[in-house]
Amino acid sequence: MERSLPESFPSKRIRAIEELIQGCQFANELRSLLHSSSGDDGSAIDLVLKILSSFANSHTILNSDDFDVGSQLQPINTQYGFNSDSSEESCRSISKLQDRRGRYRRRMNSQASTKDTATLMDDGHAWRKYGQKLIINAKYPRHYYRCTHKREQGCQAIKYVQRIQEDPPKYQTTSMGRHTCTTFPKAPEIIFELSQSDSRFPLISFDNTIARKENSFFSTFQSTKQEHEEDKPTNYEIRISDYQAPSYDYLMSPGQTTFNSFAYMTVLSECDIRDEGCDF
DNA sequence: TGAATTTGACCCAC
DNA sequence: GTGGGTCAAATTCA
Repeated sequence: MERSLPESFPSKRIRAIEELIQGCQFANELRSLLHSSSGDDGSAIDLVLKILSSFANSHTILNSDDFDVGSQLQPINTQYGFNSDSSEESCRSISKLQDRRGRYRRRMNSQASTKDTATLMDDGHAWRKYGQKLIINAKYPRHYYRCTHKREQGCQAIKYVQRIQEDPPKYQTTSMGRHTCTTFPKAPEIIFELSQSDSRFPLISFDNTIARKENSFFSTFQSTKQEHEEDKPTNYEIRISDYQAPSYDYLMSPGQTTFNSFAYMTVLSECDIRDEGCDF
């Protein structure tokens, strides 16, 4: 049985809990990285577990005054656990505590990043649309997406996509929150062709079986649930022939006219692209 | 039939 | 009070 926060729960406290949740998720990410990289860095993993324990302690203290979470939270050392298997569950427990059905929390957009692109492009993650809204003084509606893995993995990543220009088409994508999910989807088949509209920019089509709906220019952008978690590639090296993802089109830079015939390519995550200043 | 999308209502920051 | 972000029931799709 889930508990929810009382109406009177102070918003600052809720924010503090949110921060704890995020920190908790980051620590879990770090733990996963440590596990996958060195494989035997016990002291570093111990440190991560201590961090997780601090989050748990802070959370309990925050709740101790006017909200009895004792019935839900067990004693710190057992509830949040000092073993690697239970730490992710610990974060989820905290998330559940502040997840409130029928009541949403508006995010601060201080960490939002906005990109204007000529095409709608895949960032490698699975998104689920949760809303659409007409915006004042905007010609086109804004589309709201959250990570498909929000529920099962508590991933907080969301993005808003809005067409801002008709001809040439221009889309504005605002991303908020980091992906804390561990799922990396497969890529689609790649069909390489010249763009009819501009031969200087070869068009790469990521084709698959997802039908494009008529009268919906966002249809090719909407992701469907990805269910290939167990065989996700490492180091983002993805075999093209195995790629299965929604259909997207990309434009290549002028001069880049052919693919290496090897059926491998390295795909940069959105973060990598941003870090390297690559601007689509 | 389960999952994704649509859409109207609700809620909150400004 | 208003605009925009989110929720969730209804609808659509595969």
